[in-house]
Amino acid sequence: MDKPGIPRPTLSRLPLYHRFLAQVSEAGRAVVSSEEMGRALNLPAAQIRKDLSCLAEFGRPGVGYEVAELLANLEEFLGLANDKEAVVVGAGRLGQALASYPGFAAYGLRIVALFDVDPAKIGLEVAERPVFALEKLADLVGRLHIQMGIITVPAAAAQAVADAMVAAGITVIWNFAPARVGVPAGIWLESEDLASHLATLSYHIKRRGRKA
Amino acid sequence: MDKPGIPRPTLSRLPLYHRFLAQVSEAGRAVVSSEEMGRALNLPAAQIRKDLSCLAEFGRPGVGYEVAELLANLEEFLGLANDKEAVVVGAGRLGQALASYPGFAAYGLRIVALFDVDPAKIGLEVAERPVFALEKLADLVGRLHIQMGIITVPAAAAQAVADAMVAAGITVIWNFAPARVGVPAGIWLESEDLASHLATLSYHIKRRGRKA
DNA sequence: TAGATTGTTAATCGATTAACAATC
DNA sequence: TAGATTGTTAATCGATTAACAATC
Repeated sequence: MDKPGIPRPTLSRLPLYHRFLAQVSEAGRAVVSSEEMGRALNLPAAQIRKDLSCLAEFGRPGVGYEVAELLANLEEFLGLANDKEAVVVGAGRLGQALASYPGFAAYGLRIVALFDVDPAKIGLEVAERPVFALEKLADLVGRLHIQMGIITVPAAAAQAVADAMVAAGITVIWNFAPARVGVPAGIWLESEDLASHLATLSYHIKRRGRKA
Repeated sequence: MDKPGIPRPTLSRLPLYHRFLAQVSEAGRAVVSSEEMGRALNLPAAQIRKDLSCLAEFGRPGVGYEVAELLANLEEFLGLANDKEAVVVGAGRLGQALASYPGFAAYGLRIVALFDVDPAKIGLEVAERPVFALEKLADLVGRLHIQMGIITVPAAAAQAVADAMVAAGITVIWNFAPARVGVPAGIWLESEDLASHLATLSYHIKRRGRKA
């Protein structure tokens, strides 16, 4: 269930194309070539053509891609127009920042509630979303058929939260905790893992040597 | 200057090994095998051995890896023990969340100041760090030899901020803005791009079909 | 038509995995 | 020694890139 046919690297580039096309569309352009997209996104034109051919054949040889058509198809393919509802578990600073971020709406994502175990946080409102006790997770997820769970708890609690999400019926998890979490087959997990990225950056700072 | 010899996928896994070894060390274990690490991290043992052999030869055939030694070497290799100083540009919710996150200290990262263009934010304190006017960026970065810049501004401002960071002498940039930014050769850029990950998650929600 | 650009095939590249001799 | 596990070589896999016939 994990191999959908579309290669992961390709899938991860589609949002870039979508974003670029939205800008180009905004600017009133009707047609773009893979060459031009490549220059703007710093990717080889051949890769872009290959990626786009995973969806369908859109382009017209000798002309390029029709912006509106390609944009609409990417939006459809990625499911961006569909309404998606998510809960955030962990109402700390990061959880609050995500719950308050207005940009998610453009992707069809609505965060409907936060959960926490801290009695001081339960009952609060964050950007007009309620903060509930973690025990209420299964009930709310089940009643509202929530599809996505966002984990913003400390590392030590991450696995237990993921397990609770899966048990509640969530099938897509976005994990921000600095911990490796395991999920059963059939559950899609994407981890941000800032700590790992930070370690990578640390390596590159070391390689640069100290400026001075 | 971008190809250091170590493959990017390998580099991105090293922090996982480091984290696992820190846990194992905490638990008092003296030796681990690649097999055991692989089970814990859900990676093939052969891949772990290959990755680790990029650093040096640590393991003892028939025995395994000495936890303390490997941990120390990873820490050294990734430069985690070195002090690193960063500035955050964009003192919104995400910028504040990052500036307040206590976990970065374990990676040697200290955020020394935030910057913003909003007069209402300039002069505030976030987790005991000052918020300065963006114009002051070059001065502070130059005087303190800041190595890392963290971008948490809206997409439209990201490129200008990156340019200002580079001009100020920053060589490693961690970008959280949902925009592709370009940097000159010699500058290391790592982008979180939550929006792209969200688009990927959206695709998988669509594929699951609505639960109901 | 001539010029441009696609979609796709084939060649290249690099990473993952399996297997095993070397070593403790 | 016998059993275990490494480091590395070779085989496999999959993605990127280059080239080009097909098409507008």
